Amino acid sequence: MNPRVRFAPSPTGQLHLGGARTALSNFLFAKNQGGQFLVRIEDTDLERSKQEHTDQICDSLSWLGLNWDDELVYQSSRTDVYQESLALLLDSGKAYRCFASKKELEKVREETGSYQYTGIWRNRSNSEIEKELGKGTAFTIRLRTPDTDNTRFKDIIYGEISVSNSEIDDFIVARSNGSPVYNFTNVVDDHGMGITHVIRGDDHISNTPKQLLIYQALGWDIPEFAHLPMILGQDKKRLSKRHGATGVQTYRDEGYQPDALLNYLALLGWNPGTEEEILTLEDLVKKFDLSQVQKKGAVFDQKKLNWISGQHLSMQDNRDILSQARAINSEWGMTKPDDFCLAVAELIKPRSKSLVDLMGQSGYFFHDPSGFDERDVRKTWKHDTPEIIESVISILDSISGEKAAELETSFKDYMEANNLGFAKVMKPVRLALCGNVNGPSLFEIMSLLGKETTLSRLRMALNNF
RNA sequence: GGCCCGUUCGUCUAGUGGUUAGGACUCCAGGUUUUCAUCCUGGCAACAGGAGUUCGAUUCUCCUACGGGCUACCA
Repeated sequence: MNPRVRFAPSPTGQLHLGGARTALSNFLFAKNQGGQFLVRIEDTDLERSKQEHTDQICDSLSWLGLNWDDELVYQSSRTDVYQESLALLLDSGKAYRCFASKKELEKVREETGSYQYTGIWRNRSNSEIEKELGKGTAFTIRLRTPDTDNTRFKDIIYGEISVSNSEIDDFIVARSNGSPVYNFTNVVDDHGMGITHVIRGDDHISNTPKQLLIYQALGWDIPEFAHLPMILGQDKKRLSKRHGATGVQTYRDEGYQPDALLNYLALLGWNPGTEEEILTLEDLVKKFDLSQVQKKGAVFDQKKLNWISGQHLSMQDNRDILSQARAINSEWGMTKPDDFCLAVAELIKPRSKSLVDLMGQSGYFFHDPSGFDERDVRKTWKHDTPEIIESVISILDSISGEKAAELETSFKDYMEANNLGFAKVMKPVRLALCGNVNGPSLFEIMSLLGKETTLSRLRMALNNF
């Protein structure tokens, strides 16, 4: 049987890293097993659910390359199905109406000092129920849960988990306004969608026994479960807005790309069993194994993400880099031909952590430097520098070619002949050309910039300093 | 409070009843480089604590501590 899994976000915000990791695990498992990956929008909380969030989540998933099979399933469109199942439970006596008001329940809680429902309406006579129904009293529907034995399941990641049924009270499956609650819709939909493996965050471990009881009450087959550990912030608490950037969208805007982000996320709590760390989505699909996932939460480490991102970027095709960079900033490099931009990408990518980083480092290729740092100027522009720059200008003037290797030869000849150190010459040249004192090979830069621009910037520096 | 779960370098992790407890990121040092980054080499750094089982436990069991999650007419 081919597995069917689902990612079930609630559209109350953009897709965050934790959600992305859950989606990724589902995707990897499905594709690894030749199964299907579905997406269900859990929008039963009308207050907080917004279509724009759904759109944003789907955008993020698509951008990541986590494409889902079949149509999106919206819980809000399945109210009939829930009502049917609810009726089934009521008819079979597996669930019952509870007419206790919130106030009443609060009082009981205070008296017993426990949150557990005491079963006030568990065993009422038909006439009592009819009477309340006749009065039009609002009621919730509660599952009639067993008092004895344990409810247990074997989690693919955590192994055997068991909870005493005495710990589980007759919990609500439908609110007094008739709407079903999460634990219920979740089960009904997973069953209805033919989900074989429920892969979700471990914050749902405690919900699972309740859901198991619902499956049993409805007489349905129980899927397998795999609970993924949480992604944590530096403080070891579950990653949240408090920790800063947590949205996939933000990472996209900052120039991180899908393969890098996915690679890092996959490595949070899992490893391929080898010492390889740089993996494409395709690699991940091939190697992913749920049962090897770590049980403990993993702290999100921006530094390692940066490293992984840099590794991916270094290996990335320049054309791809150019188009991805323009997806972030459509203006980038538009003043120059594409070939020029590709050469820039080639030069800058090994020293970049993200596309934004790459674009930020490449400014001087596209426009003359401005706003020279006072300290850099003081440190590199000495009293005899103008003389050197004059010589450099005349050398460049006399050379016909613009190849980096030729330039290098000419410079070296000049420096040797005049007994000048490399730094003595190159540092001010770099300052004049780039506006700062570090970057890739100057010969490559001069070659790319071309003689005209190079000379004009050198002359400009001569006038300015 | 109750219940469930977890605990190997700062972080992500590998690993075994007997290992010099391995790798990666970060950090530090050296090398390469005109510079910075990359890259290469080297270094710092961990089995939460206590019992028990055992000839021997980081590894198995229990307890404690710490951390996390759930405990809603949220999802």
